Amino acid sequence: MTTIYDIAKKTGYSPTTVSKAFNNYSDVREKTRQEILRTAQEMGYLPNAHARTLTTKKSWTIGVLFVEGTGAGIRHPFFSAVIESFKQVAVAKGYALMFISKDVGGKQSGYLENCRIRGVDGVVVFLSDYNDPYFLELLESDIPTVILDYDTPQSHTVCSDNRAGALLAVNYLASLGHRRIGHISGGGNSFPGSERELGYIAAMEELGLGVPDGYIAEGAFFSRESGYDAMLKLLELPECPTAVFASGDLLALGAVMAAKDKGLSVPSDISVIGYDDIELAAYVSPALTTIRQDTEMLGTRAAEILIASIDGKGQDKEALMLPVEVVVRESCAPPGRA
Amino acid sequence: MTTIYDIAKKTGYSPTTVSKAFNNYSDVREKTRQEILRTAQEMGYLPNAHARTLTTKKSWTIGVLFVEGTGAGIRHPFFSAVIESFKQVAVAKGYALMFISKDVGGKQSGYLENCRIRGVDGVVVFLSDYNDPYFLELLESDIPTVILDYDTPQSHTVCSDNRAGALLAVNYLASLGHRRIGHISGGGNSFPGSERELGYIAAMEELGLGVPDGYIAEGAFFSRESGYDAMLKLLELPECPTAVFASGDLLALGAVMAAKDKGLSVPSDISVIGYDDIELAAYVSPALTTIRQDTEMLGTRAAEILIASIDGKGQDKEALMLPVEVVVRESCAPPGRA
DNA sequence: GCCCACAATGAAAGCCCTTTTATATTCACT
DNA sequence: AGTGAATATAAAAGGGCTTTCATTGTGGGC
Repeated sequence: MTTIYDIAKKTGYSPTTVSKAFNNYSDVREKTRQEILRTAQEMGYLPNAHARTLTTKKSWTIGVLFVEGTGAGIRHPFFSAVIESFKQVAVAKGYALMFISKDVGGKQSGYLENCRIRGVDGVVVFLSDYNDPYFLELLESDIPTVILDYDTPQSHTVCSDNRAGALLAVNYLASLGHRRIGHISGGGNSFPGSERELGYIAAMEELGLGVPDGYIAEGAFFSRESGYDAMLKLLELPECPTAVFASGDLLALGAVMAAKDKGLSVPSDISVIGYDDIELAAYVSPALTTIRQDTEMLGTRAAEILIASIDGKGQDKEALMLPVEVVVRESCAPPGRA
Repeated sequence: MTTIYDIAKKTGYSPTTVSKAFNNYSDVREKTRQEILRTAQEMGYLPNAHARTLTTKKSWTIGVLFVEGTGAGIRHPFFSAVIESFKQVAVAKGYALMFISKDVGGKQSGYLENCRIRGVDGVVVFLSDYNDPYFLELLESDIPTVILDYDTPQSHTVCSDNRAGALLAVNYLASLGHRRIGHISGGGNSFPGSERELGYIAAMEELGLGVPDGYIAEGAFFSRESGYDAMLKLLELPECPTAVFASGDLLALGAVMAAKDKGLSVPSDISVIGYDDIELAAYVSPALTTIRQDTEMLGTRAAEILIASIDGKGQDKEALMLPVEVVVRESCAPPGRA
């Protein structure tokens, strides 16, 4: 392994000058720099990131904190898409991505501890449970963070506009002529889930439709199974909806299945709109009309915000909200003549 | 930031003893160790991974090399599932995962260079193009690697048994009564793709069916579009197949679509079997019969092999091949009476 | 000819930790 | 009391890099 000392010895300059040559200090002569750089090249020199980090206190590493309650882990489609675009920006700016876990060296310890030990410069957070005490510990710390799909003044946040998305969905259904619009919520305490539910309620009020009893059916964990069950409940209502806005695509898929099993056809008997535009959505039959989030932009902007924060620019916590759009496919139609 | 020196000062012991206390050296008295550990706790001491790495030359970091030709990046469903189980094993053994890219500090440099600079202990590799000169450079190096879905004596490898999978697929179709079985290949130069094709040919020979002219249709990049086109070609054959084994699920989905567009029904007119069992497979209609790889085992075993290699255990390159299974759903049936 | 500013280089200390080697202490046993 | 092990602790030398501060040399201005 070649070090700056080896280069110093070979060129006759001091280690100091070699180091400065690499770091573009203005006080090393251009001719000297060239000579050092050439020698380094010849000797196959590569800097040692750990040594550099030790002195500079900057690791050029961003931690990725991702935990999904259901245990699906990294497979979550939304996460994958966002982190990929995040990565591209980060890499372009010189950062590497490292997964942060609760354990380090095989023993439980917590995210913050792990971040400190590894010396990450910042963390991008993706959680389903934002009440996790280990996460809160990180949030309280001075480590720069950007959180996706959540809202808190304690950190930079990036999320898509869930309320607006719900509004869009309901208004789209209304524009097709629906008046009896039900909602399948994501269940529990997820931030996007409750925002979408709030958006649904607001939209219904705005349209003067109100929210009839039982029109909000709870689905758990955004799963297909719970969507199925929720739809069944909606269909049992005396005045059952002619259209349903599901808080997630998997929920919607479950709902479509339930409708089919009840002998109803989608969309001619009942319309279903989902949320997220997962890859599946385009392939199922009927292809799912849904709300699309701009996952690429989400990742890109999150990276930019986090890196700016690491660089110490902008003291205020930024709360970015990105617009969403309706993707019209086949699962919605005007209400039947029933 | 507390260091071992701070602890040394507070307890009155030397930094040496403090370090030894943490590293379970046998030559520090139990009582002393306890005192040091307690003080460390009180002072909120956390070790500095970079300093440790600098002296020990071990970073407890595993590089993740993942590039997909199509630009889908991390979204590839197969990758996500495998890496998640890989990560669990790695974390349990004390390693963190870090993405390796060609660029470092914003400038192009190559994977090997990046690995050296970051000092990763080993690398898990996932590529679509194994001819990438930057990858080859890494392969030639002395850094321990484990490669997924590929076969080379230069590295440990883990893949599922693609030939056996193809055999399984063809035999399953044959068991339903099919004799005219076509194949849609993955196209080009992917390792799993050509293995599956070889497996298909072997299976057909073994069954005494041979491979009629035009029965292998090339689909590019395992994409749905190319599967569609390939199916069209198969259907134009004078003696067209009654069943098709597609080298990937997306190809199969495209094939099903093409059949439908040609007025054929799947599976009553023509059967289609896919490969991979992507999440989609269960949701489309008809639900896709396919070959499933044990992605969890793939990741787990890859991690175990890589870590053993890092630990210097076992000199020989291991080439692990995992069994696959048929997942029967709805897209295959006995041939029609035609 | 002298002083000053400036350009170019280097010495040395420091970042935090591990490990080898040396020293000090204890104890068992003659 | 004296020797030889153990046992317990510490000193010191790295590991590779950055950065502050000092040093040397050069030319311009008076």
